[in-house]
Amino acid sequence: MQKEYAILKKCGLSITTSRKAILDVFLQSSEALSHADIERSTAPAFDRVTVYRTLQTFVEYGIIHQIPTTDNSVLYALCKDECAVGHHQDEHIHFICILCKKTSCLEHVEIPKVNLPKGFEPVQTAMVIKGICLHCTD
Amino acid sequence: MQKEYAILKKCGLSITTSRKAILDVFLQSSEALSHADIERSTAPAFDRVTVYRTLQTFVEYGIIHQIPTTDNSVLYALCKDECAVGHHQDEHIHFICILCKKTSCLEHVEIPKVNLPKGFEPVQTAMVIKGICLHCTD
DNA sequence: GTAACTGCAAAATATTTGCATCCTT
DNA sequence: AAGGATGCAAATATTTTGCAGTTAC
Repeated sequence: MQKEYAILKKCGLSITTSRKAILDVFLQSSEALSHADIERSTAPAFDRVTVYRTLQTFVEYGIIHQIPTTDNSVLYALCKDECAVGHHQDEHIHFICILCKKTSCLEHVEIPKVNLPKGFEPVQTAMVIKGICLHCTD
Repeated sequence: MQKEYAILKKCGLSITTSRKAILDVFLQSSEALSHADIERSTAPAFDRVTVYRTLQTFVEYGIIHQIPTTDNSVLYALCKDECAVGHHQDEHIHFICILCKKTSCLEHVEIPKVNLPKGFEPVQTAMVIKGICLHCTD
């Protein structure tokens, strides 16, 4: 699997076992992941602190982005190629299924522009929709 | 101040010192508040546990709603009158100012409808915009 | 008077920091 | 070899739970 290698290389990050493994978890997953998910998904497990630091680094370098939630948790998902250090292009909709609880990125649905009142200048927009996902509407 | 009284009464909740005080904090504030904000804003301070439980009750009864954030925190803000038990009508935009860090509800800006891919059924939509607010664009 | 609410203590969870060691380049 | 990354230990911070005493109705 060379994709992890390419991504880390591109960012100028050193290629380490934990970074490759954690990145691999994201590449394998179609849904957004929490810190706990990631801790659980690697074998052997990495130190909790390493997971924290790795996720933080990935966010900084635009490899993953954070998804806002209303419970006290943060979810992470892979960014698309256009993301870079300090510049996240994650203006897509996040969908949280109320049945299967999975959160996924709807990459291809654009966020509509809204007319803000005079004086407000938007910089980044996030949209989170709760509902029933593709796999649960049978 | 009788407004707190009316709100609690309407929900069938008992009128207690802490509930009135915490509700008052929300009524006085134009921005969204965190658990820590509330703990700080009442004098004398209530037990941390009481604040947790009060916020939870208020959310359940539709008095306040939660605002999703990308850091590990949850913000709360007052709901409008249409909210009730199990039914939040908080489909308005939340604005986080990147300068003054304050989060506020843009009550009068409606969230545009989006066309989801076939199979996805929306139930609730949240929209959070980061940018520069009214007071910081001088 | 009874049911519900609060505060305290403590447990369980989650996050951060410092430092010595190990790995990548 | 040098700088950065990891793992361990421990400090902090956050959230939850149980229970006894208190308050609202």
